[in-house]
Amino acid sequence: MTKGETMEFDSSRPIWQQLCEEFTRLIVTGQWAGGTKVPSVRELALHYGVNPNTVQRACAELDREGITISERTSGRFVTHDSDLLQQARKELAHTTVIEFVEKMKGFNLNPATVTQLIQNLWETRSTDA
Amino acid sequence: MTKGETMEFDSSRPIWQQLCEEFTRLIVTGQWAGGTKVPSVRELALHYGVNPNTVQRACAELDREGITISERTSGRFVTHDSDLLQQARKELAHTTVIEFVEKMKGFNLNPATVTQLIQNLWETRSTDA
Amino acid sequence: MTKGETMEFDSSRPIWQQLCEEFTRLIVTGQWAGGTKVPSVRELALHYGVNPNTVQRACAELDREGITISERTSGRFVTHDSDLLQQARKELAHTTVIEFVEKMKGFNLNPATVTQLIQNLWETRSTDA
Amino acid sequence: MTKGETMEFDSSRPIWQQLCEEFTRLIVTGQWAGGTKVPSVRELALHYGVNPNTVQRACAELDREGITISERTSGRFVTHDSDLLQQARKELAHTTVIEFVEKMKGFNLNPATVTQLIQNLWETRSTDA
DNA sequence: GTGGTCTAGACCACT
DNA sequence: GTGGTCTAGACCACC
Repeated sequence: MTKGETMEFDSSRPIWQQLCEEFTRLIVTGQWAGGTKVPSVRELALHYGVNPNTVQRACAELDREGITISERTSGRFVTHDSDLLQQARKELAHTTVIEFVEKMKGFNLNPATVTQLIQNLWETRSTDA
Repeated sequence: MTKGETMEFDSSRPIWQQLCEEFTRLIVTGQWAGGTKVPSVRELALHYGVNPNTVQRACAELDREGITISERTSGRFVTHDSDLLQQARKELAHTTVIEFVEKMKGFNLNPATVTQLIQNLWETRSTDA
Repeated sequence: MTKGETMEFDSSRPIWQQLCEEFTRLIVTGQWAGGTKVPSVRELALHYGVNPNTVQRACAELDREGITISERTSGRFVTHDSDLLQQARKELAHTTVIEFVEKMKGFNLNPATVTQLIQNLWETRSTDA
Repeated sequence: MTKGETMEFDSSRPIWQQLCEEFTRLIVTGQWAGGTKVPSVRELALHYGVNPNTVQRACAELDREGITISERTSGRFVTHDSDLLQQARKELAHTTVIEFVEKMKGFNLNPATVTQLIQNLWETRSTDA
């Protein structure tokens, strides 16, 4: 359980879908590492302040995608299949980049400028940290 | 008034602050063009489903920053000062890029890959649109 | 009638006294010049939003001091006696300076600094104007 | 809370602005010393006979200027930054002197006379006190 | 108890 | 109609 604050849900979309994205995010960013155990449905439901059924539905979706595997007795685990994780990561990155590009277009910035900005900020904050 | 749906507010931060950001976004993206009249406090309050005082507070902040100018009787206007607008746009872009870079780092992507992704998506969606 | 806005009265002191000071101020600053006619009690009462009796009492006090002279048929006039006006001016200046000195002491400033400040501002604003 | 009587507000200007000036005055004159706790919003509201929100608005402005610092749970404190306090004091003194100079000009007095008056009164009242 | 936020509703000045 | 101000009263988070 890494987040201290309860998450904000967008009321216009199903909560289970948003949980799905949240869990995927935690997995592809390595906060839920490959092969490790996922918190129990009950724990997750408590933490996010939602009904266990809602969490269950999200987890089932992840199982369906193969990103997690539910083992009846010992719990649910993140897959070891690094290709699959890699793919999920790419998908999420793709979506994120699309959103970002749209925003940048809204600012009337061109790709070259944006690229330059990214280079600078990446360096700066890396050396800062 | 371009949005048909009411905005979602993050309950963890003051609404007036989020309105500030929203208005700034509308201005720097040119949806509220320089020199044009901003919707009245009452209209905005109605549209976003908040109290006029809350809108007023946000608008006062924009006034303070010089991005808008309030004329007592005729309404509130976006500044003509394009330098100021330019600066605000840069600030917002900067913040957006920082957020984006942090996300990409979370995905363990390197600048080159990200840049490549952006190039591809920018082209694709440009020809799409 | 030189002031466009109605005056603010300090509720802790009699209004007629405050009117007295106001009229004296107008006379010693030359806004009501020596020898000229003072507005009628009725006009003054209307302008300051007070009862004519209150204005009358203030005017009577000025008459008593000799600063104004009431001529039954033609109205009330500011005295021609420049010595008297000079004296009134000095009194008012004296009071004003006392208040000012107290404030400056509150700021922990010494006379030399204050004098210097005055010299600078006097020059500056004279050449500005 | 040093004043026993409630303050008089000039109805032509916002109360929160006048409170701002009052508080600044109390701070720069050392009645609210650097680093000490400022009375609570509720106390101030009670004392000045205004709504807590109005006091809050004034205090927020002082926070914004850095003259005070608000700590969520323990209260609001005057900054320790003596440079900032010094600067605020200079600003207020400057404004006060400008007002004074304008009045003196209205009395047709010259700088030399005014300076002389100040010297005399300063000495007199110092030995009095 | 502290500061902070938000709402509802009123009033004002200006045109 | 506009923006601006003020009040009254409520709620929250923090400790």
